Amino acid sequence: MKTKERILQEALRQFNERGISQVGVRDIARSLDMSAGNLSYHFSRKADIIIELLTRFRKSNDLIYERYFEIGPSLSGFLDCLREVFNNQYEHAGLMVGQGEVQEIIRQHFNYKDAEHNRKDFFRRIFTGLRDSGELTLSAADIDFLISFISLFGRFWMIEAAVSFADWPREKIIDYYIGLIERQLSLFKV
Amino acid sequence: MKTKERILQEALRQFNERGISQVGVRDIARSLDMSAGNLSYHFSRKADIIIELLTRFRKSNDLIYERYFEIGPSLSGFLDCLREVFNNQYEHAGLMVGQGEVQEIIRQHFNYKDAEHNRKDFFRRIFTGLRDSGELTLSAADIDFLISFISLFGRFWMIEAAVSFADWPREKIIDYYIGLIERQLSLFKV
DNA sequence: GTCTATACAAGGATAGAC
DNA sequence: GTCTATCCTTGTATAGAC
Repeated sequence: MKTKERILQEALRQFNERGISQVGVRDIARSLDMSAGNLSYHFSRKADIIIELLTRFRKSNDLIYERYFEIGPSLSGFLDCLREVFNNQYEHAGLMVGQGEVQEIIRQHFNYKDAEHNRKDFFRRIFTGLRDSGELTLSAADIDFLISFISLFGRFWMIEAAVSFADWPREKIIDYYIGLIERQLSLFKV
Repeated sequence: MKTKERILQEALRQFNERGISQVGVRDIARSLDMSAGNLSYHFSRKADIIIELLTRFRKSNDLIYERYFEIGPSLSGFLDCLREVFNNQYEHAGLMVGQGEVQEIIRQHFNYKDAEHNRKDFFRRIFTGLRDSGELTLSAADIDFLISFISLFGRFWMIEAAVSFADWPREKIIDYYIGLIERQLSLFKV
């Protein structure tokens, strides 16, 4: 594998395990048997590693949502899609839990407004589809509410889980949060 | 004012303004026209400042909830109480938004399980009261769901707001989130 | 008890040899 | 592409003046 890939892989592994702030560039370099200077040849700043990991993570999430639209609207399909996204988030836990440090990087290197708008647009299309297909009864205000609900849940369930359910296995944690969202949506079932 | 109080006040001000990770002990000392060494006489570690701020913050939040119980259960009373808590959280935004760094301190210096259990217990008493008073129709599963819902919302709305609604005035932000919770609870109105 | 000055370690970043 | 050496910032600790 190319050195760059090995660095990314090892960095993500350690970020997930100990948290971004606890992992130094020297730690990553040492685990890969290379010098810190060499690592900085490939990624001149620690932030660059995080930026690359974030970019790939976002892309993989968008792909999951797009696949949902190809299949067509259904509540169970949406929950399956969400479960896939949650699993993907879980595999990038280090990036999501390290809010404080990561947020600053996102602010500087990504157009957050755009990304957020896209995400909310995804959800709007999904909920509108579920209304039109007749699976859910949703007023315009209900849709706005559900978008707000799921935006916040989808962004922070991992952080809560990392603290409150640290001893739960992954499957159980994801079941719990998907279950909450399922219950929320079921309040609007026809 | 005692030096210790001045340090806490200035630290919180800068944490709120720039985020915990961006504020060094030297920054705080400089703003107060004192040496870094003097600051470290009063608080030997940066974490000690955060611990003291967190302790006071928690105590003030608990007081707000306890006042609610003295008045007696009512949906509007609960929302007023929540608005007060949210305002208090807003005034301690730095502590809430800096998750990554703060979480490690909480893990080490507070009994998180206990605190969380207490908070969920607060909410259970509140929702049970609203059910018994006849304002809401809630099954046992509904109550569990609402506790999960409000635990996550109450913990993370500030972080989302700091990123997504950074340009909104405080009043508007809090109205938005209180409104979401109000809408959620209204789904269970008799 | 309060404060200044200073030293040290750890981590991110960079320059330059090979 | 890889390494060594070095710098700078930040948290932390302490000796010593008042």
